[in-house]
Amino acid sequence: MLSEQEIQRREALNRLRQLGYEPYPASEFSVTHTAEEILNGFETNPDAFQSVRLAGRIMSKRIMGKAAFSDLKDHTGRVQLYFNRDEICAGEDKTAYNEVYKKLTDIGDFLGVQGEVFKTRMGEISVLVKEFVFLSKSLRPLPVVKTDADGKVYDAFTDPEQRYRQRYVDLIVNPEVKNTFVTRSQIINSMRSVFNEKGYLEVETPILQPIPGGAAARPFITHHNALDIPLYLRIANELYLKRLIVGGFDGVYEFAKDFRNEGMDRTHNPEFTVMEIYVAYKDYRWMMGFTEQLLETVVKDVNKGETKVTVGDQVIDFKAPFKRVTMTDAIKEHTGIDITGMNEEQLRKACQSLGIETDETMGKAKLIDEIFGEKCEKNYIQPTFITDYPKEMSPLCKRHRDNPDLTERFELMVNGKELANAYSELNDPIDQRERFEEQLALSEKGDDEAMFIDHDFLRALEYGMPPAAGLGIGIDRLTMFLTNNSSIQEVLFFPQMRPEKKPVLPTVDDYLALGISEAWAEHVMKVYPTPKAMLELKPTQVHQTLNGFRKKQKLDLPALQLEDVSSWF
RNA sequence: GACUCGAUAGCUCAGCUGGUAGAGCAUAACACUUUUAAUGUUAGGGUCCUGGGUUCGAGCCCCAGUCGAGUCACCA
Repeated sequence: MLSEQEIQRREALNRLRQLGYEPYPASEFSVTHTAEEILNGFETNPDAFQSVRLAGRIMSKRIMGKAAFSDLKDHTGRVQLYFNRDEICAGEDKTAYNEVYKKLTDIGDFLGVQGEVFKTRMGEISVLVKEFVFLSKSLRPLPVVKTDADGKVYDAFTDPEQRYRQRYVDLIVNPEVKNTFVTRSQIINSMRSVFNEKGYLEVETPILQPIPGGAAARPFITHHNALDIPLYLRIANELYLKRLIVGGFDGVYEFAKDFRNEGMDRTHNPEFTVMEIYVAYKDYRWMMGFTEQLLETVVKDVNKGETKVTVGDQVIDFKAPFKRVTMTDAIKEHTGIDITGMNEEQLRKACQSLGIETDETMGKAKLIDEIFGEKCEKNYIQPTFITDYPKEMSPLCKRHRDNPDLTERFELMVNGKELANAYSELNDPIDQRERFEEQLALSEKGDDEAMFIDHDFLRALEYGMPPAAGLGIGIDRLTMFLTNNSSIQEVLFFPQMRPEKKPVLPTVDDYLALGISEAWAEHVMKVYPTPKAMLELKPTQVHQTLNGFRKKQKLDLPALQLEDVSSWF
């Protein structure tokens, strides 16, 4: 069902064609200026704007008799158009103004205009339109958001569901939304140029993987028909990037979409973007320095040279160097408990004393992780490196040079959340095999996120991988920080949503499908709004009701026979 | 998964004890030659998310469901 406004727009479309205006022309419309160029350049050099051509979407109309104003929005901003009847219609025929502009042009239509820039009595730089053409007619009304002189916004399009489901509408009417995505793109560009300057190589690795490795998470499963094998959407790309280090690259990085089949909320989307980088002959200490420099550079690039960023009610300073705290010290500081040397049983007790729920499937690593996640994580607002994680939590990470129970790992915590994760990569193939086997044991214990054993990865390590440092940064989270958004949905163009369910209204075809004649179908539909409503009744009753309807409405149709009606059931 | 809140016109939202469904913007018509949330007059526009129940009568009350938001849990 079309709404009244949609019908009117379709009628306007037909009328335009009647008048010889093509609403969807094929040819290019060449543009000489953007809205931004006009607004910025006119004051200093008015002569350069005697004749301009620009294109964009009509966002408002204000008509006053023979004169009218519209806002035209292009990719750079909005500029006001001034339509004057006698400027547009040189001769006697005033159709172009009176009908085409005033009646047939709607908010949302794309127009191309040619005209002259001037300043109105109110002092607004505007384009006096001499000619205009349709570039694309809009058939659905846009939400109209208005802003008054004080910057107060009226009738904002704010419903998150509609904004995410119809991001295109969100982008049209909520200009600040665009900035978030521009920043996101700048973040990635800035990182990429840091890496490229160092000579590291941007690479691509498989998204469809026979063994989903490199992280602890549940994967999505799919199936390859020709090979008749299951394939998994990657949960990480770590093992592939390390194979490339084995292959002899000095530094490789990838901006990777990963997929995890887990819950969704305002910080988790089933697909998300991670930047991972691996650099040969480095360790995690070098990587800490590299990470803080990288982030300081990125933040300055997108934040006008400033290192301070406002996130909610916090101000976070990304100026290097960042604080460094070992995980053991962090737990000691926030719980008073020293977990050094504790076994699984002792850790379980420690959890109980802290009021943390545990279960039998949890190994040492999970228990420690629980304590940290529950009691410590939220305290690190300013960028802080948490270092030296227990071995069991980090099956791909090299043992700590000073303590074999720990690993050379750090996570960067910002605003109480993990932003980055890095290791001195484990390159001892025998140790790596043992770690995988421990994971297998965990998996048998019921941990459905424990890692699979990737034999090809082990084979690669057996050929020899140089020592290397690896780093992963959550691009979505970083973007959330740098655009001051508290939900991941705001930094993804198209966040995952439950499918839209359209109420399925019965059509005439549904009635025809039952074998009802074409002549009768539309009338049956009036009596029984759904086929189901009819089929629940007895054929005899339906037969009588319909013939009664025929008589009452004086339908020029032969009366129904009971056999006809029965055949529908 | 638990709890709380929400779903009414194209958009943002009202809706009295349960008694003919409202406003602003948008739309249509008329007026108006520099407006800017343009203005003035008039008009049209609704399966009140879905399905049941209570009732003479449900947008409102009750039950179930769908979708969304928030909080928590889960999830590196």
